[in-house]
Amino acid sequence: MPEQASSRPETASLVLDVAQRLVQTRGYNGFSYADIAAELKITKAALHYHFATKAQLGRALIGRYEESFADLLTAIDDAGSDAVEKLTAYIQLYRDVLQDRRNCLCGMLAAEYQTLPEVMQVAVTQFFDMNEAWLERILEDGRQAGTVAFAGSARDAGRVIVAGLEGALLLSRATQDMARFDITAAAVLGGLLAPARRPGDLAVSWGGTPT
Amino acid sequence: MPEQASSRPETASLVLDVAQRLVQTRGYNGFSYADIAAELKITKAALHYHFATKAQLGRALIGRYEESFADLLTAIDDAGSDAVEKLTAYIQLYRDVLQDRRNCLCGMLAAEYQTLPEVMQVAVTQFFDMNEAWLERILEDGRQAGTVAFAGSARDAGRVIVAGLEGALLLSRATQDMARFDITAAAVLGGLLAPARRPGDLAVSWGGTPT
DNA sequence: GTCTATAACGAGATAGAC
DNA sequence: GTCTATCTCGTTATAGAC
Repeated sequence: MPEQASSRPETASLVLDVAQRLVQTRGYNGFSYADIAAELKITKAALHYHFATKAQLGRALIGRYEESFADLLTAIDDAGSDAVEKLTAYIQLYRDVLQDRRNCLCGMLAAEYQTLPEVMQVAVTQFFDMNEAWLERILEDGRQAGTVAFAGSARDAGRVIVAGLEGALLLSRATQDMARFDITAAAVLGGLLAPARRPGDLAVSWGGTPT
Repeated sequence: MPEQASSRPETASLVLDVAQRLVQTRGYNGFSYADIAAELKITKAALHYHFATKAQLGRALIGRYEESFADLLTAIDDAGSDAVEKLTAYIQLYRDVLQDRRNCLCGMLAAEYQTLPEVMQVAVTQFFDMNEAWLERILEDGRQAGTVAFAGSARDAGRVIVAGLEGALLLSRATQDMARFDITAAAVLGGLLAPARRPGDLAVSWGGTPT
C-alpha cells in the first residue's frame, strides 16, 4: 500500500468516494478537481498528489467500482439461491444505486464514452463484459434448471438485461420517478421467468401470455 | 422568421445542425462554442448573436429535435399499417440514430440531466412524455386489434420500450457494436408480439415460450 | 450578421516551501 | 501529505466597430 503521513482514513479513498458520487450524478465532464477539493476541504494541489491527472483518477474510479461490483456478484453467488433469486438480487443492485439518487458509474461514462481518455474507455468496456459474463453464467444455469426461459444465447439475453436496466436507471433518474425503474425491472425479470413460474400479479410482464 | 443579411442557408440552422451532432456524440458538457465556430468557420461572437447563451442554444436544440421526431411519428401514423409495423418503424428511428454513430439527443441529455439549465431539463422531460404518449396510443390500438400483448397499462409498456431502446443505444454506442442494439430491439419487439404472431426465428424473444 | 478584442472566470496541472 | 502560488489554457459571454 502507498505511503502516507498524517491523514488517517486514507485521503485517496475519500477522494475516490467524492469523485465517484460526482461522476454518478454529474458525469465525468460535469465536475472538477475544485469540487472535490472544496468538499474535502483540501486544495487542488493535494488532489494532484494522489491522482496526478484527472484521467488517472477516472481510471482508478472505474477499477474500484468494478471490483466492488464483482464482490457483490460473488456474494449473490455465495447466497446459493436459484437463478431467479440471483437475477432479482442483481436487479436490486441497480435499484440501490437509483435509491441513492445516482446513476450507474459506467452507465454515465458510457454516455460520455467518446470524450473519455482511452484508459477509461477500455475500463468501461471491461465493466460491462464482466457483468455480461456473470449474467451469462446465471442464465445458463437457470435454463438448465428450468427456472428461466429465453430464446437465443445466454450471452445475448444478458446483454438485453443490462441494456434494459441501464436505460431504466437513466430515465428514472432524469424523471425522478422510481416507479419507472420498477416497471422496467419487472418487465426484464418477468420476461425471463419460465412460463410455469410466471406469476400473474406482475405489473408488467413482457411477452407473458395475458389471460 | 428572424431577420438576416448575407448568409443564405440560415446560419442559425447550420449552428443547430453542428451543435446537435456534438451533443449527440459528446454530450452537452462535452463541447463548446469554439467547436461549433471552428467547424462553421465563423467566430464565437457570431454564435452568440444567434444564441445568446449556451442554455438558449440547448433549449432550441431540444425543441427542434422533438418537433422533427414528432413529424416522424406522424409519418408512421399516416403510413396506416398495424401496430406491430408501427412499433418496428419506431425502433428503426433509434437504429438510424445509432447508424449515424450518434446517441439519442435526449438520451444523452438525460445522463447529464442534473447539470442542465432548468429550461433544458423541462424540455427533456417533455420529449419523453411525447414519446410515451405516442407509444401508449399505438400499444392500446394493437391490444384492441389483438396484434400485440402485454400485461399492465399501455403507458407502462411504452415506458419499458423507451428504457430498453435508450439503454441499447447507450451501450451499443459505447461498445461500438450495432448487433448489441439489434438483439435488444428484437427482444423489445418480440416481447410485445401476441403469442399467435410470435415468430420462432427471432434471435432473442423475451418471455417467448421456447419450444 | 459578422467581426476583433477582451473581459471574467474556471479548468487541469506544476513548482517548490513546509 | 498538504500547502501557497502560479501557469496556461479553454470556457462563456460582452463591447463596440464594420
